Amino acid sequence: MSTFSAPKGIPEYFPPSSAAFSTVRDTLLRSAALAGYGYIELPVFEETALYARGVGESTDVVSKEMYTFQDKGGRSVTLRPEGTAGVVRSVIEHGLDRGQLPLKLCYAGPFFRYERPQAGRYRQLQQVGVEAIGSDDPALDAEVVAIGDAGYRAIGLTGFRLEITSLGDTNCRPAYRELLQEFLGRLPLDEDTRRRAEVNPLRVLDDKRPEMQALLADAPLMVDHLCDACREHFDRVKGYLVDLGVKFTENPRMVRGLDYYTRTTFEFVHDGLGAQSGIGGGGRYDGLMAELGGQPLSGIGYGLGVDRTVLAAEAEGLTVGDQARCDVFCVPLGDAAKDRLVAVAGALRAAGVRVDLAYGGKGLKGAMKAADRSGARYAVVVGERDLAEGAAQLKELSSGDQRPVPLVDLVGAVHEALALPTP
RNA sequence: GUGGGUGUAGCUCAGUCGGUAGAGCACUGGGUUGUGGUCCCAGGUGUCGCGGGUUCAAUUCCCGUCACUCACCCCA
Repeated sequence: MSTFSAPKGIPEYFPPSSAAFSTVRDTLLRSAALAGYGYIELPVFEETALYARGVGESTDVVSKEMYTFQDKGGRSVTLRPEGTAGVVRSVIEHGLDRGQLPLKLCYAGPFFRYERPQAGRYRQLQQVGVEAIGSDDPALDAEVVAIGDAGYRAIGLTGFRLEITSLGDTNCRPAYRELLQEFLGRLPLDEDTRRRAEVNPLRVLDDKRPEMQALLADAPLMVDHLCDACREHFDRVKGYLVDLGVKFTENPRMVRGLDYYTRTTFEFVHDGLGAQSGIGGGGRYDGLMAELGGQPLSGIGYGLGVDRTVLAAEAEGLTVGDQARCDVFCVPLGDAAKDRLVAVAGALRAAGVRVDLAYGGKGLKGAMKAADRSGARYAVVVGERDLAEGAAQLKELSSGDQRPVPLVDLVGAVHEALALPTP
């Protein structure tokens, strides 16, 4: 006999822990909405060439981590490994960049990378992202960073840090890249690292091995070789971050795995997670619109990992999301009471109250236990005796206080007891 | 792709120096003919990951395999 299991490396969220997941996602989205980012919902797969061109052939994401397959029409399609390329494609396709700029968009959903799973690394990962397209104003860079930071803080996280740097642009990065390659060429590198030095020399800089870090101590850094325009841009971004009260540290060796990044790049790092410590990251991509066939507009965005943010909240001991399934739990004693409470539950829900009821003819003890486990603040108990009097017993579960309420007034009484806004 | 660790009840795990297995949690009922969260009592489940080998006998020892997991790599 065989049973089914979820595909390898894919996390699933179900009650009660799913409350933390959805609350984290919604809170991160809310932070973006507060800055005027409009919601965009996009396909979870695109034609493969979009990622090859947009993200970069040389990246690990494209070269070995994509879920790529042929559809029945013989087209090569790929489950989205990240969000920016798809957003930019949609912006170009639908001419969203013809109106007021910057165009500000946010999204949430699953992304897919074929990697070996481990703590905090999944094959289906959930991100909340934003993209702001059509302005290279450094204040916009600061805004994007700040709403990411604000999103984490709204969840209650405090144990993370923000690292930023500038990767330069097409004006200054090629010269720096040569300088770095020249430097790396003089080092005794192993074969893998030497290959990386040729394909993407910047990535050699954040090698974790201590002996490599020692070798790289005197390596030239991009931030020391920025052109005047990039230098000024970076300085102004940092100035705005100070104005916004966002704390950050500079990490001149930070590297991003996607080729499109230019100038400002940043990462949110949490130390409570094990090896996969990045909970979110992003940056500028000033060449991407043109690369994908659109106007030569600049852009900046981020992707925040919902799964890892949930893990970070757990690591900090935070309780995120409403742990209660409902506000009121109905306990009927006998068939007549049950018939009445089924209707009462419907009326309460119509008034915006979350209600559950003891189904299946549970005994009183069992029904009260179910009420307790549901997390409800109140139980509504109705038996034959109450029915005869036209009353229900409204019991506050935390205190045990119970009082009779006329059945006809129950919706109003519950509404008042829960202090809900009047409809 | 490369290493290490672990597979026993729905969950978290104990255990058997080889004689087919247990505790807590959870669930259901009762103690309380109409009151939960504490307490007490009762109830049920396991192809001991899978396949092969050694043995009178394997969940235990050996080999293989698969799965999960952590780390490298890379990233959210």
